[in-house]
Amino acid sequence: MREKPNKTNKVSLSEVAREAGVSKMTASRVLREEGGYSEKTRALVMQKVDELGYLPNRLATVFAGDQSSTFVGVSIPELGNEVFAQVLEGIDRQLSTFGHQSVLGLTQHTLKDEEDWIRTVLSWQPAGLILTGRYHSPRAIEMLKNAGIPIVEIWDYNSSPLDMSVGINHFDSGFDMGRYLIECGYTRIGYVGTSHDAANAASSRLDGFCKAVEGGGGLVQKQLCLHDTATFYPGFYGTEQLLASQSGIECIFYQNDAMAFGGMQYCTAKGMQVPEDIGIAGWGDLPISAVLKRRLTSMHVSHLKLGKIAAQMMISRLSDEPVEPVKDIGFHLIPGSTVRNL
Amino acid sequence: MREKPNKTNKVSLSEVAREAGVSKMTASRVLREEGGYSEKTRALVMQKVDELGYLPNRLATVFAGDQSSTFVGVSIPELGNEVFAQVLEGIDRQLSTFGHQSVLGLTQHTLKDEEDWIRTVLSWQPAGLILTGRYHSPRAIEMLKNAGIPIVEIWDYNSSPLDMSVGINHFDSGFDMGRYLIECGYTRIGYVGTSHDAANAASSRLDGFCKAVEGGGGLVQKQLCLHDTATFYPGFYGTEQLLASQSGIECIFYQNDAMAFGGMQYCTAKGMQVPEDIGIAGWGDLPISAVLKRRLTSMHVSHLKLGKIAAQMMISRLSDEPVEPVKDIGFHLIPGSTVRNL
DNA sequence: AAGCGCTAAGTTACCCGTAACGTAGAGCGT
DNA sequence: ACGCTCTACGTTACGGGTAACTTAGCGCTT
Repeated sequence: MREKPNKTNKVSLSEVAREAGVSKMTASRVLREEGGYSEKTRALVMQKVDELGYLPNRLATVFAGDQSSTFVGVSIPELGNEVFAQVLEGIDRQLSTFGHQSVLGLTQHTLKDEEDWIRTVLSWQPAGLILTGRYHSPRAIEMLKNAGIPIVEIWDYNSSPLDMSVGINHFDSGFDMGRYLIECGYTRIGYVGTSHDAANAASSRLDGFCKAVEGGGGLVQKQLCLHDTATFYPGFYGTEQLLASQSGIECIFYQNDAMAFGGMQYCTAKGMQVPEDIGIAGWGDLPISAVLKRRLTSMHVSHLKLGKIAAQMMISRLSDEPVEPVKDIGFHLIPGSTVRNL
Repeated sequence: MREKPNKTNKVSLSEVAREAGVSKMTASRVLREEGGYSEKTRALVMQKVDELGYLPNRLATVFAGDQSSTFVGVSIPELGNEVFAQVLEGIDRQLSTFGHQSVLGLTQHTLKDEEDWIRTVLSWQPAGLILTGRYHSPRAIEMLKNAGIPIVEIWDYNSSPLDMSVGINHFDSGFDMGRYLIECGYTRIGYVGTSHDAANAASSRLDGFCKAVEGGGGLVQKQLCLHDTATFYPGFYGTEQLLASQSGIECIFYQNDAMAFGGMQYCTAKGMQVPEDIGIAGWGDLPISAVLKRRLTSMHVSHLKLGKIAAQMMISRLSDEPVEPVKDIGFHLIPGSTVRNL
């Protein structure tokens, strides 16, 4: 089925028109059901379309009309993290319902990757962009402003977005978790996470967490696994390192649930009881966490909903409907049973 | 930052050329570093590019050159299933390394959705397509053949693909699991899955599974959760329904690990011991399964690798390098400890 | 001084649709 | 029979780049 790569072998509208014995314009009108043609002509054109297997070239359409495309660029840090996979699913389901397509960019939490991706995706004249995170490089911001297309920043709640934003306040969610652990009576508390840009939602959570814990008379010992992904195994080894370097840790808060699971496995493998000997708290409330006999103490966010709302904001803006530009979808604490209950 | 939507406010190459006092063609040559211009001219053009914030319009390039774009359409059934999220991550990482972008299509396991998505994405002149599954609607196949672009079918091993294919033999993987359970001494075996198209990898697994079990003197009782996703809760309720309608079930094989976790939770909640009272087997070997005290009996597939190889095949074909068109990446059984060990 | 080759440009045509405008012929009223 | 309106088309220009071709000007040879 491979054809010569040099010249297009695609069937064009002109060919359809020629075969049908009409002008390009008439064929175009028929295909767009614009009216201004007889039933006989319509049937003839459609017959040739079928016979030749004509597929419209949307590139040319966009090009002709000075329109933008139906693409929406979507940047997501990673998909190994279930949370972001769900956000993307929510976005794409909603976008595709309205005839848009997601152009994916995995930006790995780095502003440089994001900038490069933005440059590339903008060159395809997307209808809009959905970006994870509120921080962007200066050049990226410049390009985004010049692009003149709708932009939704998701994940971090952002009261002064470039254009629109939907997310949660990560600082607050960290703060609430910190306060909860203090209320549970913990004071010597560990944190295990990965080390990325400071311009990162997880960093905000940690900041909020530390503020609450230290404000409550506690102490946070941090263990950051450098250059690693926020998954199960780093949680395991990060916990090992934390407990080896620090004694007296009563409870550990993890960057996310996957890491918390890893940490919990380390603790139980070492004969520690959760929560009797050590408390474990995650973030994100993965659906799978309900499997465990003990429900993981965590923070719940509706990831799918987050994605859907982001896409809906995009679609509304593209349809020139009024849009509330900033939305906080909130979170709630799952007490679980992996921390000691007062 | 919203601008008038009617006329493009984008900076075009002509504007850059005019500002720089050269022709479009010269500016084009400078930007493509094609040579044939003086250093003075180059510097002048680049300065204006910077000043005006010019971003090339790749749509026009593709259009002009009868080339295909750098887009690669990627159809994935769903992202809620971690397995597919990982496949997509593998694909996109590899594609983006070589300057390509993924255009996502969530086709929800239905051929109709896939067909519609193929039609749309082909109209954007993609460089190639990566499709999950070996079954496509007749019209989809027709379009794919006419498109004249590289196509990689993934997930199902497929010895006579449309173009290229990488995956595993799902029938065999089901068969191996069936034989293993028979070897473990089970004969009254349940299956819990969802009901989709028969044209589905999970169906092949079930077929292979039944063949092995029935060939080994066992009996398979199926419980298909209609119109539901293959996740945790359907696994839970499917198990409830199966055990209510059938007695004497000794072991249950699930469509995937997530459903198996749901089933296991149901069983333990009802006071059954795993594997003493009932055996549980999943498929896919989710990383998270290592969290459980008992490793889930499952079937391991390297999802990330699958995606990477698919993308690599695409890239090689696009670079006119020779490509082995069919690849089986295999699987291996994780005995685990959720089935009775002989 | 004519001829040649080279560099650094410019010019033209084209890709595939669509907007805007032009027109032939039918139908109709007077 | 004339003008008018309306339908059903056709014609032209255009969008942002690029391939292919052309050209101006310079240095060098003979």
